[in-house]
This record gives sequence, C-alpha cells and structure tokens, in this order.
Amino acid sequence: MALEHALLVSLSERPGTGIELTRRFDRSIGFFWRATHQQIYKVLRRMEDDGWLEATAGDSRSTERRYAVTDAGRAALETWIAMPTRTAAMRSEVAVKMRGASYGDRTALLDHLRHLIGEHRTRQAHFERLEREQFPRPAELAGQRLDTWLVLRGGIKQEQFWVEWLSEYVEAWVGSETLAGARSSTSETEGEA
Amino acid sequence: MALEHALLVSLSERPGTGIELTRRFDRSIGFFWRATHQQIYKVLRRMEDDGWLEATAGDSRSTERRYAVTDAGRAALETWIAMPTRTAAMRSEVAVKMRGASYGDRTALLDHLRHLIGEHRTRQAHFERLEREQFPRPAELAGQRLDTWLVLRGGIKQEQFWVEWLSEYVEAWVGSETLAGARSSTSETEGEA
DNA sequence: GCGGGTTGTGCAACTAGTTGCACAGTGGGG
DNA sequence: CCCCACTGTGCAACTAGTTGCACAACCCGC
Repeated sequence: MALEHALLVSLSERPGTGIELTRRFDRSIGFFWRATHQQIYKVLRRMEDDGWLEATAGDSRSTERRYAVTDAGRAALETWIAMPTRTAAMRSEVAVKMRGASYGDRTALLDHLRHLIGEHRTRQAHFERLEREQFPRPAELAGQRLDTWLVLRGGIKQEQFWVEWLSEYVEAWVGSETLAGARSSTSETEGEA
Repeated sequence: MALEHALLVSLSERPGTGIELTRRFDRSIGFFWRATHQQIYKVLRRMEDDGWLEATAGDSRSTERRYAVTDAGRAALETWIAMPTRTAAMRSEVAVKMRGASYGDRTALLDHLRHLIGEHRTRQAHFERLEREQFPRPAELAGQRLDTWLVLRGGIKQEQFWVEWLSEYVEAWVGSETLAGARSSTSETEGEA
C-alpha cells in the first residue's frame, strides 16, 4: 500500500490538515495516487498511532488536526523509496470492452471512446497549462522542484498514451472514408452473424 | 468490477476450463486484466449461479469444469459494453517514489528505475514479437481479430509510455555528462542538507 | 438567539483483489 | 500396490479502497 507513503511525501513537502491533504489528493497528487477523505483520515490516524506523524491543533475549528512527519516517518519513507517496486497489474475496463466489442454494441462503444478521447485531451491540456505556468524554465529546475515537474511530465505522457491508443482504435473502425471505410463495412457484416 | 466481463469476453472467444482461463489471464488477457486462479474460480462459480455461464465436465480429470457463455451472459456482456466507463484512478508507487526522491536514497531509486526501464523494454519487445508473428498483415484484419490486434497495440504503447517517462526522469538526473552533469552535482548537494 | 447551510472529521458496510494454504485426482516409478 | 510429485479446483483470512452516512463545529442571516 502506498497511500501512507504518498501521505508521507506530501506532508514532507508541507505539513497539513486532513482536509488540505484531501484537496491535494483531489488535485496534484491525484494524478498518480488518488484517495478519498475517508481513507485519508483513517490512514492518518494509523500513521499517527505508529509514530510516523505528529498531530497538533489546526486553525479553522476545534476538531481540526494538522500533521507533520516525525523522524520515524522520515526514516520509513527513506527505506521505502529505496525498496524495489513491483510492476503493478494493469486493469482497464475500456481495454476489455475494446477487445470484446464484437460481442456488444460497437457503435455505442466507439461513441463512448470518442468522449473519453475528449476527456483525456482536456486533462492533457490542463496538465500542459500547469506545466507552463508553474515550470516556465524547466532547464533551471533542481531538487524537489525538478521531481515535481518530471512527475507532471508523466501525467502528460499518460494522457497522450490514452489519446493515441483510443484514437487508433476508433480510426481503425471508422477512419478515413476510403480504405477504412471498406473495412468498417466488412466488419459490421461479421458482427451481425 | 470487470473480471466477470473479462471472463465473458474470453469465454465468448472460446469456451474453457478454470485452468485454461487462468493461463489466458497469465498471458494475453493479463496485459489489460490480471487475475489469480483463486479469484477466477470464485467468480466463475458466481457467474454460473447467476446464469451467465453453463458448466460441463472437462476432459482432463473428474473435477475439471468447462465453461461456456449462456444467452443471459451474452446479453449481460452486450449491455455492459455499451455502458459508459468511468476513468480509472491512476495509482503508481513508482510515481510516488519519483515525486518523493528528495526524501530518500535517490541513487538507489535511479538504479531501480533503470532496472524497470529494462523490464518495460523487454515486455514491449515481447508484445512487438507477438504482433509480428500473429498479425503479419494488420491492414487485412477485420472483426474480432482487428480488436485483438488493436488491444495488443495498446500494450505496446503502454510499455513505450513507461520507457519514455522513466528514461526522461533518469536522464534529467544523470543524463549527459555535460549539462545534466552540472545539475546532478547541484542536486546531490541539496539532498544532503 | 435560532435555524439552516457549510465544512472538517470519521464510522461502517461492502467490494475486489491478494496470499497462503488445502484437498483430491492423476500419473509415473519402484 | 504404494508413494510421491504434479495439477485442477477451491477455502479463508486479510488488505486497500469505495460508498453512504453521520456528527458536531462553525458561520451567517433573520
């Protein structure tokens, strides 16, 4: 589980309250690790019990808690970063659907894929805007700032991957009005059988 | 959950036993949906109870069961394929580590990233070989064969994404002996502080 | 002061997946 | 025939994450 480590990274960058962390996970960190507030609060409590975090009173209300990383937490994060990482299993519903489109409504799927392409393009454009605004001079970056930029680059590349792949699929089935059109006609006949 | 749907797709392509499906999920389907045998057997049973699959005796032993999709299963798959798919949350431990490298052993992480790059390159080469062997003439593909090829294309692009991103990260920190070398020297100093 | 809406924190039921382990059927060798 | 190794099926404990809901503190308007 890396949520606790994602929290350690985020709190190492800047101490914060449960709700601030929730917002970070809805936004910037959420590109590479997403978490709900329920889970964040639960894991924060456990990390505090384990001695990785210390909590002080927050500012905005009596129940608010502000967390910071302890020396033990810092050590745990350091250890984890050096550990080998297993390659995560890929699981994509969209891919299952594309593979099984012959057994379903291909037209509906293609429409939906076009919609998803739009979403991925929007997200890519958003990341690219962030990149321009926050990292106008990447060649001058160093330290943790360089890391943050490079991870944002990953976000951009990931969205590009989705746009390319989904577009290739759609174009293969719809594509241009000439060659692909002939293919599309053939395949629809097969689908009916 | 899409395991049941991935199973419907796989069994629609070709009926099979639990162990055959397990092998398919270790190999070709595993690129876009991975599952353990324990999970597969559990879900197969449930799908049979729900009327989506029918089981007959297998060939290799008295306990072996061979599954095929029922009309109800076909209908369920068709419905699911036409449904909108929510964009899955991205969660990458490697990304968390890259973002938090300043708080850990960056040298160890960079070594590990180089290893991962090698793994992704190997997997990409494997997918590309499959592509050449099984789909020597992609322009002539149609129907379900075209889908299978296009999904394999996604596998190749996904590995390319990882190779590119991880390589960009490593090169930014190590890179060429000139410009990036100067940066690398600066950042190590920061890391010690 | 009161009521209503907002907000920070958190409980709990549930799901999907992981991991360790187990049983029994099968085949082959001694 | 017996024993051992392999193999197909499956149980169960556990984990991480999702979703619905809840409580209480806080603020603002009447």
